[in-house]
Amino acid sequence: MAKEKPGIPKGTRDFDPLEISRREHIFDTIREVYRLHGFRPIETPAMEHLSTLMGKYGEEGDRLIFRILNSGDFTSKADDEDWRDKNIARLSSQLSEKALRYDLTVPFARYVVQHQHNITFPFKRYQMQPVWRADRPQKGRYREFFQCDADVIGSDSLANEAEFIQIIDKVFTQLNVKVEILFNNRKILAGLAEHIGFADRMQDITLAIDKMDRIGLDNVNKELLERGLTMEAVEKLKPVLQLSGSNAEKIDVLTGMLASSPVGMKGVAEVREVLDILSVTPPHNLLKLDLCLARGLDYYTGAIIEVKSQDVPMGSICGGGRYDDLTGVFGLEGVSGVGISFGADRIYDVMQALDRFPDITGTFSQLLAVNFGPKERDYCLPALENLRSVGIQCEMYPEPARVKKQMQYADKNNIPFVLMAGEEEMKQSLFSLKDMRSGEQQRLMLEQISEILLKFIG
RNA sequence: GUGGCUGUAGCUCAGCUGGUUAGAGCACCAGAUUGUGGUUCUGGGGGUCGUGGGUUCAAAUCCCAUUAGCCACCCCA
Repeated sequence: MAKEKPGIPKGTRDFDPLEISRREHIFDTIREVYRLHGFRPIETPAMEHLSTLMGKYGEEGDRLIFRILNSGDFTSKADDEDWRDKNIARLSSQLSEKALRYDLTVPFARYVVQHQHNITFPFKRYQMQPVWRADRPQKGRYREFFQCDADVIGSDSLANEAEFIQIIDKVFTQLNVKVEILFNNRKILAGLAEHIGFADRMQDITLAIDKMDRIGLDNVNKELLERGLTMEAVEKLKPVLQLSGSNAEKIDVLTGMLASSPVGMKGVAEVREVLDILSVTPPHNLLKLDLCLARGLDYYTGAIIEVKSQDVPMGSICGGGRYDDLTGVFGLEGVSGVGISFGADRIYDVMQALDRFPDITGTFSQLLAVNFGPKERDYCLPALENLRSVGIQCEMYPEPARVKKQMQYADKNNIPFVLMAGEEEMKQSLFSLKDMRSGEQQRLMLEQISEILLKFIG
């Protein structure tokens, strides 16, 4: 019988202990900052009702949702005609009622509406869980990846927007990754669409200008024309796309340009206020008003934020924005929310490229006791329990293998200290402690060993 | 969904225009070193060359199909 070849679906990955420790470094940093700002954790199921997710992410999004085939005799529920005609669109909704979540924001909106009576608004929640997209994988794109979201729902205050920018700044500063925080406002984009006489074509306009940094002005203009704008409108938009200078200068230009558009002016005022609030606690990273920033997700209505590495081309490593009525479709009107999402997997790739991960020596085990036999083992085991009681991670090699082999085990597992006790040590009620990094070894009392290890942990 | 590239040992790859028993580095195992790792030296195991078919006296090598992975577009974390 042929052996089955081991493998996992494309776009998914296994993580070894080294990778896990690095990923946890990222998760811990983000979680810590969220908690410092008063956010509370929730979790939601990996799967949602298909209807909860459909239609929330645009046409492209619907296509990328992973559907779960119904269990049991699902074929009998399908319409015979649709089956015969191979009407995939209709059949799929009959064969599948559940889907893997596509992001954490929509499930959160569902959660808020479903649990509204137990929630105190404004509700600040964070959530760090995997999401799935049936995208074709490539560099920095996976089919299963982690998002680390935080949202404030039930508050219109622009202080929230400012706080999120501050959080982003803090997280990347702590991770030692230089970033560019780009922000914009959908209301400004709406105002611009009005300004050039195509208020109803905002979607087309934003999708095109969002590509500015990738395909350049000429191609953006070409695409705008293809999407049905007039030459005159494109010309009118051009100076905005090329607008450079400081955030304040851009705001000045916009104030003049959008004077006749109430929506546009609202957007400009919002941007100004966010910057005002932030001036009290200025970010360390670059904060740039980018009028070409649009973001694809349908539900954003106000501020939009996107973060890119300054050193590694990786696309967006964090994104977010304000959505005024995401809970509306689930039956709770008039509740505005704003939030961000860190893409942990891409942040990992950026940090990997920059070699910014801390050394993992001692992460999983700080001390290995060499096993010389039953008598020596029994001499060491209480000592290990003693070390564990003060928080030192330690282990005994499970069998009396050759010392060489046990030392190799310590070395390969990045265990910084080895404990040895044979006849001599036992006679003196001591232990030999070897520092694997320096190779030095000395006979010590358990208390001294405990001290050295605690000092190592810091 | 569209396009391009690649499948040879556990990993990274070499193998020229088809020609005997398919190689290297790393990793793994053993020994030099029976209370000492990481360095060094010596030896060893491991591949039906992704799969199926075709061309040929002869295929890892050429052709077709299929499958898997990677990269780009679209879109996004």
